Amino acid sequence: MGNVRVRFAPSPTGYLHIGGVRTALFNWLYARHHQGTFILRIEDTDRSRSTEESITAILEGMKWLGLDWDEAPYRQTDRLELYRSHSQRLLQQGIAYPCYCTPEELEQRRKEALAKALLPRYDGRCRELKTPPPDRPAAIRFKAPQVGQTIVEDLVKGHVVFENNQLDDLILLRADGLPTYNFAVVVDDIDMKITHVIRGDDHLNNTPRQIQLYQALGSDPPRFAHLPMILGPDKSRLSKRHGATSVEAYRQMGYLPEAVVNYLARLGWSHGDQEVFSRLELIEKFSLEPVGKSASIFNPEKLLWLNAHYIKTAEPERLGALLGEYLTALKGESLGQPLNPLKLREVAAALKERAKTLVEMAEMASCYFLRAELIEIDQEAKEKFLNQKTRPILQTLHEVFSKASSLDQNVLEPIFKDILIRDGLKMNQLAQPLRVALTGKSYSPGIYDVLNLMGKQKALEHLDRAIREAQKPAPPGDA
RNA sequence: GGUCCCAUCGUCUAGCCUGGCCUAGGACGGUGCCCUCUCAAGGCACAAACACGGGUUCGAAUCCCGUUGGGACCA
Repeated sequence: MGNVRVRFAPSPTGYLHIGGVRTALFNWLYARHHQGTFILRIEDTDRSRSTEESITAILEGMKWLGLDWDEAPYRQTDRLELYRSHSQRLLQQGIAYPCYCTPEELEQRRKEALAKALLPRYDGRCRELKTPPPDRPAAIRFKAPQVGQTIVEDLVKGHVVFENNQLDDLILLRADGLPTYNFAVVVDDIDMKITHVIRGDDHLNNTPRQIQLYQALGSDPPRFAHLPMILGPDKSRLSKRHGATSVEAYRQMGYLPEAVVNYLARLGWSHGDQEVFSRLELIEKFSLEPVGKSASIFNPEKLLWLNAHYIKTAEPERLGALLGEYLTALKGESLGQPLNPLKLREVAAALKERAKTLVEMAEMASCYFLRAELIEIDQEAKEKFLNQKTRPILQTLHEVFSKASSLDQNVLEPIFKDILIRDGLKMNQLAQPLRVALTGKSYSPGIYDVLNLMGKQKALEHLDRAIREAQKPAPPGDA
């Protein structure tokens, strides 16, 4: 049962895509569940589209998500000799043949076939070439079986039958010496002793050709598992126009890696009614049998819910450190002195119930760290709670606070009570103006928590400013 | 166009293989109520689906055929 070897094989032609991460995750979980080996292989033979930045982005994304690999990333461009020697071998065995048709000729014939409404397949004209070869470089083409069937026994899709007469002779090695996708994949998977190929079902149609290549190369094919695609809300393949699709974007928006992992694991896979899984639980419970066959639509709101859940339950130390990072990213220059880790932790603990992302948390946290003048006051909140009517309350509070020994709840509670009775106010008539004065927003943690976190000096500073704002007449015109 | 795949609430899904326990369960989102110094969180409740048509069967979401719709690959 051991010896499971799986791989994730991205093309480095862009950032690490959410769909790619799901494939990577399922491979990783399968490997970890079976105590197998997870291999990362960079499929960079398309040199015009592959970039180093993209490779870096992929590796960084994998690390952030905790999808660690067991064998150093392989790169196909380091392995060209291997593809060459295998194709030569097939050539010598008569399983492949040189093809002298140029890409232009092939394109021309394809167009003609399309025009006559015929299948745009290779016509096999170089298969039994008798005339001496033209004086130009040859591609190497596979002599595919023309009768019978090739059957894929897929772990997800089941028994899938392909008629061999539908499959034409595919190119193994181009005239420039670079392997084609299908050939390189098979050579690598054989060489790396891959036991299970877990990939998107957009590759299901490639699979019969690949199985034929395994047979030609004298190897048993691995088990295949084709995962359904992830679609956008319009049911087309998830892409940039549907919004953020790179892991890096989610990181920047303040998502936790475990939320992304949990969300993606539940997309196409399930374990009864369970929604929340720790990393260890996923490893323990993951298997291919419950993987569904149908495509799923990416639902950002559920991901957001999971993110909120993981923020709520995160370790305070970690949350404080993360809050520091996002605060710095957001307000860097205005922060002044270095952030106090202890205070970050306390603020994070107070905000974790209501921040759905770390960016939201950083925004809500800024009033505890920045100078009062730098805090933007929500316009609507200001009109409602910082005006001529509420100004006396704010002034009373300013007076009271400056005389108070501390702003702890047990000190403040009786004082607030007296004010409420004396002025005939309800708690929210006191708390709301104060809240807006302190945080610039009409929502925040409990008012005693805010005061406690902010401290006397900063609270007075915010109140000063709020009183000044409350004196200003409402801006004319638009409202 | 050809080939292949897929089809349960708006969305993710359980159930389907091994028909009856399904007046179809859970979750996100939505709505309402409770809690409450605000917003959240939390608690409770409600609305919401077996694509359609034929079979098979005493009985079908579950098995079979077809239709429709969607997707992927060939590009």
